[in-house]
Amino acid sequence: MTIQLKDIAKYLNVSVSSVSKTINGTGRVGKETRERIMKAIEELGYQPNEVARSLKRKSANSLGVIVSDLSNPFYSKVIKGIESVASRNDHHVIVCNSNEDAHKEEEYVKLLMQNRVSGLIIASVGGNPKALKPYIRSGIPFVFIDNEPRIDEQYNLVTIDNIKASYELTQHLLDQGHRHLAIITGPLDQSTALERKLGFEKCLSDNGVTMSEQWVGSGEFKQASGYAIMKDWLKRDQLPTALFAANDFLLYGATKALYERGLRIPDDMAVACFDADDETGLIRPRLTSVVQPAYDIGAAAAEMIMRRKQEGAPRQAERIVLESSFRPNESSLKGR
Amino acid sequence: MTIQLKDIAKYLNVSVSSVSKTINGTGRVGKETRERIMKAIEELGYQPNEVARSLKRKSANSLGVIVSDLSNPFYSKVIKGIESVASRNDHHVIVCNSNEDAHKEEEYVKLLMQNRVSGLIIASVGGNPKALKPYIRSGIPFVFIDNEPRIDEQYNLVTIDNIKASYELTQHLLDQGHRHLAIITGPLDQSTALERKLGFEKCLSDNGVTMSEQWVGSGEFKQASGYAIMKDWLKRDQLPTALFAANDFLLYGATKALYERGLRIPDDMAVACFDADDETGLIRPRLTSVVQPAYDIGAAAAEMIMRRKQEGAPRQAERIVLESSFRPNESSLKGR
DNA sequence: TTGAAAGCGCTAACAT
DNA sequence: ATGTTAGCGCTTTCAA
Repeated sequence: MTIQLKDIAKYLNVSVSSVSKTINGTGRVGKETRERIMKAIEELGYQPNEVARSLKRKSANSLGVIVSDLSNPFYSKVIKGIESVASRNDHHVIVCNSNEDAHKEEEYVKLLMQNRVSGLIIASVGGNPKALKPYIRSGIPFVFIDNEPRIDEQYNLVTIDNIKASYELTQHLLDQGHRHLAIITGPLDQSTALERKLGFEKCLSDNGVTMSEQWVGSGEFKQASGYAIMKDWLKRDQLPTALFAANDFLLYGATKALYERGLRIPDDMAVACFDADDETGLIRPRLTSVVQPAYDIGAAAAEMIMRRKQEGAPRQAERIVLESSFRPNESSLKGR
Repeated sequence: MTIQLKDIAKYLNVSVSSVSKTINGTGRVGKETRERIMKAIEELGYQPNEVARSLKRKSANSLGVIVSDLSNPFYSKVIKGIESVASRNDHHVIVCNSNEDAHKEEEYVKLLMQNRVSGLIIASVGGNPKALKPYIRSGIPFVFIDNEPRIDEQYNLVTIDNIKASYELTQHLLDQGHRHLAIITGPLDQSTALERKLGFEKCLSDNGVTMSEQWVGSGEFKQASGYAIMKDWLKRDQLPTALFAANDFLLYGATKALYERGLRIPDDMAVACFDADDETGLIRPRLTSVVQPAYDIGAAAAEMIMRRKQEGAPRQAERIVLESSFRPNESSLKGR
């Protein structure tokens, strides 16, 4: 039997409330009793039951996180950022993996709400945005990261400026002399995928380069999609001279197809993408990429929740746009 | 105000217990009332309070996980495995990041215990193993992964056979003709670091090759350590012809030092390590590595907990040893 | 079949 | 300064 408040109260012939007070440092407790209580807690190895506390408090000291792919380094860094802020605020983090499955995502939102988390950070895959509305309305702070939900509801958001970053990346490709550009992006119902495509288009258009629809691919944000799309393109007579992939996985898939065909990078095709943050230092050629401040995104989202929790009053929806960094690398680019 | 059991009971003029029963599918409830209740639940959008349930049940439907580095792909895969099993069993996962800090690890163990998790999976950094004993005794199932704790207590464990895998890797190096081998391993108070070193030593000894202490390095399982150690070695007159790194981070750090010095792999030094599982397909040279079944380790650990929870009776400690896979790659090896 | 009521372990308002 | 007690929202025994 695990020991609880009343046990240590009985043990010392004091009231449970005195014990509770000394534990929480609230209310008045005589110095001497306080000390006896402290000692007894230590001796008996008392561990407060956080579940009971949460029930009383009507909020668990926890943050819920839903990401679409737990093994994606981008998201692990996001979570690391969240965890760090949460820990500093005596909260813990419940991590859920939707696996790009909108239905699972919904299930998890429900689960987290039922567990009365203090807030919820979600990289939505946006299958059925309306489904989230009732939850958002419930008052528990929601913070979206990465993707914007397609709803009219007010929502908090932490992201980067995808259009701008994409524009910049594309411009760099053009500056290298490339005129035949291809893009492989993610699901177009996800704002990241769409916006990266938009930035690409806009840049081409601003530079008077025509974008040919035949070189626009869209799939899931996964290797398999990048691979399949490039595999398909390789059947054609001509190839673009440069590829823009909307995330690193898509690029890895595409390069796999290229390599299998015996083509080389950047000689046969230059490449650039989002999210390729080489931790190993061994990726060759070195990649040109837009890198998001993943850790900071997570930290900012968590802080947003902590702030709202403290303030109590559910004020207006916030929107934080962080700076991404552009890392050009000649070895993956080589102009035309 | 969020709606609760008694609200829907009042709404229908039935008792809370009837509502509770239909929700849980326990006890007898008339078919008609059941249906009315179901309908009302739907209509009013009732969300059961899991905190209250957990309090009553005396156990939260959650698994606690403590890893030493959340952004290490090995651990994200472990967590993914845990999450998958947990989700299938209607549990959620609380993720904690000890950051290789034994003190933080202890804090988190306490936190998770206080939150009455159903079980706890921990990649211990093993700073102060005795500190965990009281918790292990508490009855909540503990499962260690990766590192074995240095305690006499009974504990559950899921790992690979590090000595054997290490032996195999070393043998391969020898088979390529290498005779001057160096090893960089992790903190020797961690069983993984120690065992990988032991397998290395044993293999050399079995092959009549002498291991020179001067080529044995030990640091944290981080890039910085690998870098620092190799940097130091580079000051010497001679270098080994092959390097064995006890994990991928150590290797990346070491190669960084080698590259800075203008040395090449495998020409100037062959390399091999644990945990280098290239998801990108772009790492060059392709690495020779022992790869652990990270996802399966997580899944097995989670299943162990679920099993114990179901059975109730805390039976004897279990130990599961999974198979690692050895992935040789000529391009990082080239014999002498 | 249905309902009343006793807790789960804790906090906080209130009384002493 | 200390103690008593009414809940937090739910499950579950026990009676009706």
